[in-house]
Amino acid sequence: MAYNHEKIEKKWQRTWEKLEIFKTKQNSSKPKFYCLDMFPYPSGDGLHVGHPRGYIATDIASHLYRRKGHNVLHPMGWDAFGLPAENYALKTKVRPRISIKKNVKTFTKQLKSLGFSYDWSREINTTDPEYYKWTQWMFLQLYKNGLAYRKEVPANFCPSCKTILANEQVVEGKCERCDTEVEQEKVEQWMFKITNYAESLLNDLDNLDWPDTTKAMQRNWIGRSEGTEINFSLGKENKLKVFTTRPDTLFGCTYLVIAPEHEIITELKSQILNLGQVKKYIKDSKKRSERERISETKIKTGVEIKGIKAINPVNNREIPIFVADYVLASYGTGAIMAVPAHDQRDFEFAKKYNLPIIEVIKSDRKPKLPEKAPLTVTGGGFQQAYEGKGILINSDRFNGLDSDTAKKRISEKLVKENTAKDTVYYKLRDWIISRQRYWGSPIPMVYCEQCGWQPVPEKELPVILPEIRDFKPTGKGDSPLAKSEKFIKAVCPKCGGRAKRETDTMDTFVCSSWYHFRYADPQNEKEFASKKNLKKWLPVDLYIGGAEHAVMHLLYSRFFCKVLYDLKFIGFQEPFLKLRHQGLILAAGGVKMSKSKGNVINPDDIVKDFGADTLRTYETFMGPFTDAIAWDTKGMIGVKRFLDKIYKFKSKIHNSSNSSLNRLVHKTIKKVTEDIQNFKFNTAISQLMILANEMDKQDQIPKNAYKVLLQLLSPFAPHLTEELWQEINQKQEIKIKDSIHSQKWLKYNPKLVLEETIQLVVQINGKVRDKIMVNAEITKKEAEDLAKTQEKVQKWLEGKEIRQIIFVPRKLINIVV
RNA sequence: GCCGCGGUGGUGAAAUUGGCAAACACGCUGGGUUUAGGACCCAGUGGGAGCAAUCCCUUGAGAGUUCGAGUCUCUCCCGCGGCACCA
Repeated sequence: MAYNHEKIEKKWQRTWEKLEIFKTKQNSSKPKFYCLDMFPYPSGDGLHVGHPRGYIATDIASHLYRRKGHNVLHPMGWDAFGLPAENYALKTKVRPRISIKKNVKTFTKQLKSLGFSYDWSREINTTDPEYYKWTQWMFLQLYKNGLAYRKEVPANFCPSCKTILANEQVVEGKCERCDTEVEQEKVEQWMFKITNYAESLLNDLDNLDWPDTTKAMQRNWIGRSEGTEINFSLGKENKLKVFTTRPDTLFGCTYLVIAPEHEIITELKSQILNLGQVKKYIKDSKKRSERERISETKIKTGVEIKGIKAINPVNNREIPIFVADYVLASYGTGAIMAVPAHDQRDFEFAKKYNLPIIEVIKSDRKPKLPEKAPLTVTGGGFQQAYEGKGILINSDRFNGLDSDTAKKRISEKLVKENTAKDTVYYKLRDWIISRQRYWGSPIPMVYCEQCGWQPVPEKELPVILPEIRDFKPTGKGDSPLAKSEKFIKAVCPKCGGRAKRETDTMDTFVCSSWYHFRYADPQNEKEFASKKNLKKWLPVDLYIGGAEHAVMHLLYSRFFCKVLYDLKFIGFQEPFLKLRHQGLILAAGGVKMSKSKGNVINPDDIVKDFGADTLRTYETFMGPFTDAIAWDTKGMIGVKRFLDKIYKFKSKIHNSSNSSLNRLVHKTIKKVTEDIQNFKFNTAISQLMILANEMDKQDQIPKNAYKVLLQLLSPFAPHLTEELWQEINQKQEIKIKDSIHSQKWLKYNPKLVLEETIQLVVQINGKVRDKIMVNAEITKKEAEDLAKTQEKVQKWLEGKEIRQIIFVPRKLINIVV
């Protein structure tokens, strides 16, 4: 018979809340464990079955560590700024503050219905002025230390909506609202100098217990590359600096290419003979860039800058200079040395414009496939550049050297001659944090005609986000806030004169870059968190959330942490010591759950029909925690049967201690404890099922074994196990210490984990031929003798000579004949 | 193209890290029970041969190392995720 999950679950949720059993103890000498979920955006759709997968994992970990004697911080909050609320307001006229409030209420109710052990007294919301006051304060710290600055950068502009769009609002090169093709427009934006931290963001990854994939993504994103900056003389005084990772190919450099934005075009415009043509190309490429990026065909175009030549420093040859948009202004020096024989892009460009191709590297490996038509100085039948390493040719006195040695020698020579310098470049760009949106934290800056940009004094924070009615863009690329006269009007903090407030708001990722600090001290009015509390709780010991944040949130938070460390607010350089990503939960058939497909599973329905315990246990049992997995209601019924089975056991409990289950019980304690710590929840449940199946076979279940089963299952199914636990104990009034969730975590007896008698596998030449029951401590000699007496073994040994015997204690004996 | 992850029954998966492949669960088949069930109980369930004992084959493909490979090495194929004109 099924148990009444609705009644049981509500009852215990109320009791736990009344007892404040999961409230974090501030004054405790126990070691701390900070167990954190990535806080959700409270969307209008409510909780999705995918959300709890991660929350269940942190909840199980929190239960385990609490009961292993740790003081656990396990909080929840809301990342509630962001575009959806603003779009919703545009559509329905419901103000973001109102819709978000409603959504938070729904989310809270849903989370509470799952029985999570959060300390709700520490709940935070990024849209509360008490919270974003400190987001603004963070901005000011960055500004004061030269890490926040304003700069003109290209941004996405929709000519129809007349507004700047965030990257997320650009779908396949078009505006998500009106489908108009987006243009690149240069606009002044606030930026964070994350590039200052490229080196430590990269190096410190090594010591983090994070998924390799995530670390690899961050390394990739930061994109460190070592190379040489080489100065090419342009005759007279002028020089052009290029960056290359392949100085060994310098003899093969037959032209230079600069990005359209390169400043040398303006600097030397008087010398350029075809200035009109060059300017036209630059103008066209601006239009091209966005569309070209989308269309896969990357046709290389460019224009020679006539009237200026460069000198290749290794051989003093005069080479032409081109402007082409396949060279990016934002990477390296915005200029490259083109080596068409050994770079595919340069090769394509050279072919198109009929430029010389000089082969300088010969592959030193034998080709796997028949060799392609060889490269020649004159060009000809070959199709591809050879981009690998090899032996130098056509390189004067460097001929015969291998690429690596040549790299060093050539760069050494140039460094000595003062025409080059070894450097490191990163792909990482500074972080644009300005958003032309309403629903975000205001940027605490004012602009004074006399004094320029001035920070709002700290004591005037927060700059309150005003309530407005009209969320339509202004048409000038400003945030909707620009229409609020009252908001804009400000006093210059420096001269006291009239000033204008910044109307852009901050990227929501700024709000979520420091929230984990706030949980340590959520009500503090004087600091973002006190030094004492930061020291007590941070860094986060276990952090769980989606892999989609691998580079954005997780990189930004690391950046903030390093800044706050350098500014001496905190004493550690990494915010999240251990990180795991939950896998996606897909709809039946392995497709994404989506409203439009109508295949979304609502957790409320599952809780109502099967119970929170079933949902929690099923989501851990359905497969490996980090794998994407399809929802299967049938599979969940199996878990429900398992819980029902345990409920039924209560009629079979017996006081006498039957020891037949003893070894299995201890094995289960070991397996479940280790599995939880290793995020192998699915096999922890399997083991509990094995124990339950074994108990099911018994006529009477010893009380002690039953209590172990309940305790081990309690982090997964907290309500049912509490109910059954209290039925055994039959206390009139329940105190915190009586709860199953307050019981000390069980220890296993190492002696009882190993079986006394085991099945020894007998192999002949590696093939299993027999299995014999033996004492676990059997020696090699004994096992050999015993094996040889077996009929089946004898059959296989007949007339053969034994060459070798391999014995693995407790496992097998392999006779090689 | 580059980086990363993965490929095991009808399905989700497990395999003590080199030692019995398929635990646990779903589904299915047969039987029991029930007015009925998303109910419960029992038995079976990778493929092939055989009445059976038993034997052979099997972890994307192929090779290699080893007494022994799902696990390690190499080559290739396929799928997923991220980045992508980064010099």
